[in-house]
Parts: sequence; structure tokens; C-alpha cells
Amino acid sequence: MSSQMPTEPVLQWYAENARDLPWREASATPWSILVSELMLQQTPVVRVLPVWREWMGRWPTPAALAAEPSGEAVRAWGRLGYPRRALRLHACAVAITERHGGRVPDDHDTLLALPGVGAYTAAAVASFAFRQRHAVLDTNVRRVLARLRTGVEYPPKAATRAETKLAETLLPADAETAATWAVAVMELGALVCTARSPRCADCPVIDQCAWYLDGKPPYDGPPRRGQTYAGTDRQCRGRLLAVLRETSGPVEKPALDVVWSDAVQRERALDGLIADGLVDPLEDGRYALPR
DNA sequence: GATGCGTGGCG
DNA sequence: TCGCCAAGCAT
Repeated sequence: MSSQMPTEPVLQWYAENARDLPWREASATPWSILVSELMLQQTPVVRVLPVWREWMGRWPTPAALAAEPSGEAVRAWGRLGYPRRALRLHACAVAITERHGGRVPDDHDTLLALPGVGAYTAAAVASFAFRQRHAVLDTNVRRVLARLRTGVEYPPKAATRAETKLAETLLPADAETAATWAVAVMELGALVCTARSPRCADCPVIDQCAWYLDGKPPYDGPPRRGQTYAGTDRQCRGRLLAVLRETSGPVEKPALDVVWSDAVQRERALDGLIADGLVDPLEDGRYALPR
């Protein structure tokens, strides 16, 4: 006999405990869901909420965003981090407007071809917006499955074939149920089966959790990545771009120079921002957000 | 497959 | 305090 499936208890838990997030409401559109997914890449929900609301009020359709300079998307991105995502979202809006009649595509492979849309985001939009049956493997789901079925505290750094197969095995046959299951497992990982201090007492499937039943053995693999930040090019880039975001028009070079003392690193970071299309060097020597 | 890419909150 | 972590993607 196969082991007990976690589907029903997780679905019931979700029905009773899901957060009221605006991109989950019935009024959410495929576009608003796509925007939320790009913003949520590596960024906590609480920080995304206000920016997402502003974006939806200002750019309710892909065409509305596509009509603006990409720099406006970068400016409105605020301090969400990884501002290349703003550029990619703008490029998404242009592609959707020009190639897909202004409608977010509902096909997984077509979604995958959009800028900034990888395996996770394509599956998430197909599932959440179009109620299709896809394995949606984000960091939350990977952690839940690692504990529940594999019996380890954390999943491997990079998603493996085995994880995908496992996720597909657990996917309910019915598409609508699968779509709810996908968001439910993700929510379980976000609220209960958390990385640092899991709230196992509140878990609806604790009775079948391989990790818990084995006494919650601590993580045993290679050291998990520690990304230093202070003094890095990333921090420098952030400082430079912040100046441009907070200024309405182009800025003079000295306005950029004052935010980072190491000139070599500063120039390298600025060149990187220009190469990424996040900063536009004007002919008069000033710098601006891109058109 | 390993790296680079922001930002801020929390244990 | 400070390392870890947060709905990844592109190269």
C-alpha cells in the first residue's frame, strides 16, 4: 500500500489558515498575479504588499506598464531589492502587449519564455491564475517536501530531479484541486513549516512527517550559503541606484560619487548598472533612469 | 553548476 | 550582534 497522502489535511488547514493576500482574491487578474510573483522572488510578502498595490493602481494592465519608460518601473520598484526584476517585469509587459495581444499567456512554455519567468514562476502563474495542474516548487514547498517525505531538515541548494518527481507524485489528479494544493503547501511552508523555527505543533500532517517522526535530526549537509553584503558591489549598486530613484530627473556625477568612497569599486558598480540597463549615461555626462 | 544580484527583519 | 533567510532568474 502507498503511504498516506497529505492532500486532505493540508487543504483543510489552508481553508482555515490562509492569509488574505490581495493576489489571491477573486478579483486578481493573471497580470496582477504575474506581478506579485516577480515581486515575491526572494522578497518577503510584507514588503511586497504596498508596492504591489501601488503598481496595480498605476498599471492595471500590461499595456499600461508597457506604455511607460522602463525607468518608471525601476523607480516604482522602490526598495524591494534586485531591481533587475523591475526591468524584466517591464519587458514582460512589452512582450505581452506586442506578442500576446495584451493578455498574459496561459501556456506554461509560453510563460517560461517571458523575461524573468523561470520554472517556478511559470508554474505558479499557470497554477494560480489559470488553475492548471503543475508542480509548483518554490523554497517553501521544497522545504516542506524535504521534511515530510525525505526526512531531512533542508532540501539541497539546487532543485533536483528527485524533488520534481516527488512533487509530481503528490499532485492531485484534478486540476482545480492541484492548483489549490500548490498554494496550500506553499502557505504551510511559509506559516508553519518555516526554515528557522518550525511550528510543528500547528502542523496538520505532523503524524506523517518523516523528519518529525525521526526526531527532527539537524541539517547535516554542507554549510548553507552565507551571503555577505556590507562592502560588496551589490551594496554599492544599491546606493547608486537609490540616488537615481529618489531624484526626479537626471543627476550629476558628484551626486553619485558621494554615496561610495572607493572610486574603483564605485565605477565598476556604475558600469554594471549601465550594462544591466538600469542606468542610462546621458551625453551631457549626467545619469538617469532608462527611457 | 556555481555566481551575482538588494534589502531588511529576526532569532 | 550578525548570520540567516525571504513565492528565483540569468548567465
